[in-house]
Amino acid sequence: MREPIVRRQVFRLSRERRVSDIMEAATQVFREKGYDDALISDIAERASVVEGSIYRYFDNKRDLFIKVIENWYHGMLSDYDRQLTGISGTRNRLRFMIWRHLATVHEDPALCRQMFQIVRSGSEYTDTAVFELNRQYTRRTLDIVHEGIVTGELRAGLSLRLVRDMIYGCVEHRTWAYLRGEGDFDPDHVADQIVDLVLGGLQTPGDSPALGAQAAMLQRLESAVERLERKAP
Amino acid sequence: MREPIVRRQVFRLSRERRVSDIMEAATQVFREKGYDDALISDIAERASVVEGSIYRYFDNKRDLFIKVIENWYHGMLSDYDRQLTGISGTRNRLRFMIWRHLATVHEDPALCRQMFQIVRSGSEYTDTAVFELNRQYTRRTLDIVHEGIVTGELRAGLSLRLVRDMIYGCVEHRTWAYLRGEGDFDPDHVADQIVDLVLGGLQTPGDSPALGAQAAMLQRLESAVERLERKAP
Amino acid sequence: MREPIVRRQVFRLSRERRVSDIMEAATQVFREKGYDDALISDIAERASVVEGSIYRYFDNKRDLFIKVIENWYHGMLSDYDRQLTGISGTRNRLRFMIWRHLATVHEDPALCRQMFQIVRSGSEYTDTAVFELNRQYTRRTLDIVHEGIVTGELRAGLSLRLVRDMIYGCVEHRTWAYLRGEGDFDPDHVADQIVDLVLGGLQTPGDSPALGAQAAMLQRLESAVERLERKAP
Amino acid sequence: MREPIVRRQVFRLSRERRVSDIMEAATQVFREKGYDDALISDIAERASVVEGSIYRYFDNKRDLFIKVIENWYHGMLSDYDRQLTGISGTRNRLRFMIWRHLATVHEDPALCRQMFQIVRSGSEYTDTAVFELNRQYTRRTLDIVHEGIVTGELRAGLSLRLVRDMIYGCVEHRTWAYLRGEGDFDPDHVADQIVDLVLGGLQTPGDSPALGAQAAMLQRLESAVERLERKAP
DNA sequence: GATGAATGAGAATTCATTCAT
DNA sequence: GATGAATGAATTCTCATTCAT
Repeated sequence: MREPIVRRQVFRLSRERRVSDIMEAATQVFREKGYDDALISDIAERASVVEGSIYRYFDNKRDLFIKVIENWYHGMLSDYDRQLTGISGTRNRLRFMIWRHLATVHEDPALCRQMFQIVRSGSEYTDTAVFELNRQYTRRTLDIVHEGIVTGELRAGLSLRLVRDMIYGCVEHRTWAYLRGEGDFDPDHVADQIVDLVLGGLQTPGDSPALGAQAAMLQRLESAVERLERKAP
Repeated sequence: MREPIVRRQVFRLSRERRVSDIMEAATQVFREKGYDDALISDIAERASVVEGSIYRYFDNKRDLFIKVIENWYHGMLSDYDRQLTGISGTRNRLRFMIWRHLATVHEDPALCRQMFQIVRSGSEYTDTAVFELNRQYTRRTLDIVHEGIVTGELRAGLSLRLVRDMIYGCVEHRTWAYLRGEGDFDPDHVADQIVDLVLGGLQTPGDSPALGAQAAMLQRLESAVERLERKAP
Repeated sequence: MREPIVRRQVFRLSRERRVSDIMEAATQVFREKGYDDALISDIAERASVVEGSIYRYFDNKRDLFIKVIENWYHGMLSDYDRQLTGISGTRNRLRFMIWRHLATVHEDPALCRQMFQIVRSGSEYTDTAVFELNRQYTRRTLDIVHEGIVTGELRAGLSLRLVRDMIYGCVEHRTWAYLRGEGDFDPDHVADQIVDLVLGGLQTPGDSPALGAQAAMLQRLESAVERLERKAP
Repeated sequence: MREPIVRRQVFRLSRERRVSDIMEAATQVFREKGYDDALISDIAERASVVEGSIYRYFDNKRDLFIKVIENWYHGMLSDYDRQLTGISGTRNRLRFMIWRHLATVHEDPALCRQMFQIVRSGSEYTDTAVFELNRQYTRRTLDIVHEGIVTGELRAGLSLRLVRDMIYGCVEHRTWAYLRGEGDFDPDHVADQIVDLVLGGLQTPGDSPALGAQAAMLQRLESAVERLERKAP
């Protein structure tokens, strides 16, 4: 049987207040240490509770982490919707999405990094909760591209998923150095670059490869076909 | 009770052989379990050595992991250079790089996944070693883009780094589901899509659709011929 | 996250009602989980009170458990006395005791099992309270055997305690499989077997009950059959 | 990465020696404290190893416990077979079995007690290992009874299982007080009593077998009538 | 009288790394 | 050079009980 012990001064707070205190402390610690190196004891101390109290409100460390991430997502998502309504034009709207994502990374790189790691790790638990939020998060981008195609501003025949992967993948890779704590970047500038690249593509604009290039290509094709014919049975 | 490890017959193998046995075992275990869950004891058992022996050849677990990754990269890099020499044309060469990357992911998703996680995690030690290899790995892509710009096939004023980030980021995102063990993808098909998107961009092409369409057709033809040649006996 | 317990409507119930609610909830939980795995919070929830309230009525978890067991015993004991008065003859009375015990086990194996464990564990506190009840519970059996010896139906020179231990020990062992949730048994059949064995012993019968006893038995049978005939439709 | 720390003096022993040291220490601690209150740290200290070393040889606390019990059983079983060969006659052999069991309890009551608790608790793990040993342990008794029936010394028509349950149940109940640390008992005396009771039964021995059969019939009749009366409306 | 937030000591388990043999 | 026994620090999670509100 557990013996009663002298206790430290007990401060009673409302459930809501305690939960938010713990979440805030946890956010900090996870941000600074990452999931594995974050200690419950550390979080407890910052939240001014004993470790056991955390378990009154959260099932376990993982649960707490997921809640922190969810909370963070919710903040972002509401922000998106609010701001997006004031922007029109496919290019503008797309740029906003990219810029917002870049700005988020810029504002809280440490937490973003943890998030990318976790969402990628894909443990079953994550799938359900955070995954769905991530889907919601990127859905807006898909919608904008879709509308762009409908209005004729964007060309048809594109895989929407691929466009999304390209945009978010590009942002993620472009910001890895910063996420790792090296260097800096300017969300505005990078957003412009990405929009330009993703809309315009790599190829020399106008119409087509230069006519000269086309001719060279034709010649190559001709000789290749010859080679193939010789090889064919 | 934990089984006593039957005292092995002591084989004296050459240092090279021992190292490669351990590396092979380690590759398997890291692939299956990931870095954290991989046990030195497990690796030792599969390599038919005792734990202590591993420390004769490798400084520590991390060092062993780095070596494994390096080894894997070297295999890929040499493959690249060998094959790339036989391919001409910016589009073709770019497509090959993308296709090769996709194919690598397709062939060994588990190891790729560990790799992405680690490269992202960015502990300083890892950074230096694996990072440099990664740089080499992607350098070829940068070179191709650069040449394309020089020949005028690709438009100038692009950030080469950003192009690279877009390509690799896109591949990585596009294949996450597969890396997580869900679904499948066709490297050939996805490579076509990515090349198309990254070269052509999202926007509806500028002026003459007809010429653009012709050019696109030519490019597709060229790619097809290239593939035929590679597959031909 | 752990669900916040919705603030209950505060009902003011009589002390008796509260206590019996808690006892009932506790009985269920102890039955299902066993002492150690039973949670005060679980009991509180089922009783629709908060944990603290339980401590207003019970000193601690152990005390609550003891009360539950006592309560259960009391129910059984009163039942015994009521029914035993209608039964005459050493064999019949003995058989009833055994049958009743078997039937109790059959009816509520889970609680019986906890009980056996606890009575056996013998922490001092438990000893006093539950032990005394157990003594009362088995005393009736001792009395019957004693009477049997007095009337000459049972042979003298027996250790009454040993007879009791044999009967209850036999029942307990015979029913362990069932208590563990494996298989089933028929109280009627097993009671017959046990009575037969404990009365007749293992040895090939030299002889038989005294003739006087047989005569008495015949008389009882005759009157019983008369009674039955009167009751028959 | 784990930092190397100054170590205490390391004594290297053979696997066998270490295992037996740990087992011995564990046996003591489990005996004194019982399973739950036994601490791994305590066992480690007595075995002069650090806690971690125990986990090199045993999967977990439960595994260690099971091994301790198994080891103990093995000692008893070999003893049985050795001694039983020198004893003839059903009564003598049966008495030996009972006496041996009583003596075992008498010699190491604390460990016996833990054992009874565990075998009764019937967690799946236990079932397989300890259960089988228990079966072997009691099998000898069943065999003796069976032989007695074959030779005509014991009456037929008995449930062997029930006989076994009666014997072991009786011993267990008879010795509970001692197991709990209260009082004492004399294995010789109690063995005599139990053999007498279980062989001779409670009933006063009669004379003529024919009459005995009649009496048994009468008793069964009486029981049947009793039941009818209870069930009658 | 009821509530339920807060307590806090504890204990099992893991495994990379070392180094006596 | 190989072996594998031994190390030991570090961390999560539990839950009966208390007591401020």
